[in-house]
Amino acid sequence: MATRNPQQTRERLLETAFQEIHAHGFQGMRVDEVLRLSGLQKGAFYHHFGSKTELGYAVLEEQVRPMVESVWLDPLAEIEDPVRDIPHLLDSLGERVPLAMREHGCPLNNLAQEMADQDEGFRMRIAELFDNWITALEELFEKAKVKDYVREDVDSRAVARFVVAVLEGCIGVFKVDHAMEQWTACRSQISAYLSTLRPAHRSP
Amino acid sequence: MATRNPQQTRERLLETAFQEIHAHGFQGMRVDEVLRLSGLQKGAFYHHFGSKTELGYAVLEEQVRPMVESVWLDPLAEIEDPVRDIPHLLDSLGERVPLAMREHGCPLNNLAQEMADQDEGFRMRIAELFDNWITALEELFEKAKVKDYVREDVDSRAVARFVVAVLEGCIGVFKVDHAMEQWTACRSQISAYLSTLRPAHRSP
DNA sequence: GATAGAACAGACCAACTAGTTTGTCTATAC
DNA sequence: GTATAGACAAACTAGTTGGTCTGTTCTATC
Repeated sequence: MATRNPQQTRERLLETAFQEIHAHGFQGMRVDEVLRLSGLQKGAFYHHFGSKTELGYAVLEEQVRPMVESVWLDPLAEIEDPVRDIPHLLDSLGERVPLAMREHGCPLNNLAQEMADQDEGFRMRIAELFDNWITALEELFEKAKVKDYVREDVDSRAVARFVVAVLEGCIGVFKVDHAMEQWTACRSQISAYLSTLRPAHRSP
Repeated sequence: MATRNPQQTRERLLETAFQEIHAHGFQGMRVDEVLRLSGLQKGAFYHHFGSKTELGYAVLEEQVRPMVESVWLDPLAEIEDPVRDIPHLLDSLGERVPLAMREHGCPLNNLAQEMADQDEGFRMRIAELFDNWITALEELFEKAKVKDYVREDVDSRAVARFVVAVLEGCIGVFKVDHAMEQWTACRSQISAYLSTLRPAHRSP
């Protein structure tokens, strides 16, 4: 930390806060602890962020959002047939996500369950992230219709909502259970579910 | 509150604490606020409970547990054909659960996501409740096999795990979204999923 | 190289929070 | 009736927490 670097200071605060929020929740995250871990002082913190809540918003926008995008959104670009490839995506998930995800669950879902009914600012931002995710899946299924991977009469948005719910729900139960069985069960059953979307004439 | 009644006092503390935990999470619940709302004093609280954490355990065992049982477990007793009746169960859910459930989500899942990785005592108790739920569903599908409502080769436990994950996930997304669409989507898609469990010779 | 504002350091504070202590009242057993 | 332990009331405490304030240092600009 030879010279001053406000951008890097801000980033350090954001990254440390993200880890602390992920580990203890937003309410459980302590400003003092973030400062201690990042080796900074109160002055730096309240220079870059107006309050603890504003830091939370910034973490959501600048840490959770790109994480959701890289883990859940970006991989969708390489999928052609969702019925076949979404289960594969889940298989590779273990290698693609950091270890903290397995212990503390999905940062987005954690914040959603903790803060959605506590703070409207959180709720709105979280809702947007969920909507981005759902919409991305929806578009995937719409494209799959064109290529006849999926029936024409499928409600793509309903399917997308369902898939998101399944994933968050499964991660949530896994957080309590820590049984690989929960994960494999989710994978096999979502595979069975997705096959219901196939056109009748197509082989499963 | 004319005369003394320790059982009633304890119950009052538990009920108030349950509401506060449901509304603000366990970490967000304040002992002082529970006392204020229940019209009691510190003496009463620490006479009945050793600490805030022990109160949390008691709420889980004596408030959340019976609530999970009455909402999710007991209705299963009346189900004969899960493929047909589980969607019906979801339809009637809106009438069967209190209003607070829609605003604050599922108390069990809230505590699970907040506390499972924070406190082993919470994690164990929550895991047991989830396991009871999963096992009850598992037995339902096993019985359905006998009556040929469900294929013999179905992995009942995997299906049960999946159903629980779907429900908690859907409630979780709904908590953020507040769109009835999320609920109807979940209902229609779980219906489609369950139909994959049917024996081949049986009409859907 | 003067200067103005940004980028901090660090002491300080008021409010809050779980938990303690001391004392009082009440029911019950004898 | 009296002893005893349970069931509280209420003041108190030590530690924590988010946030403020003052002052100092760096840095870009002219």
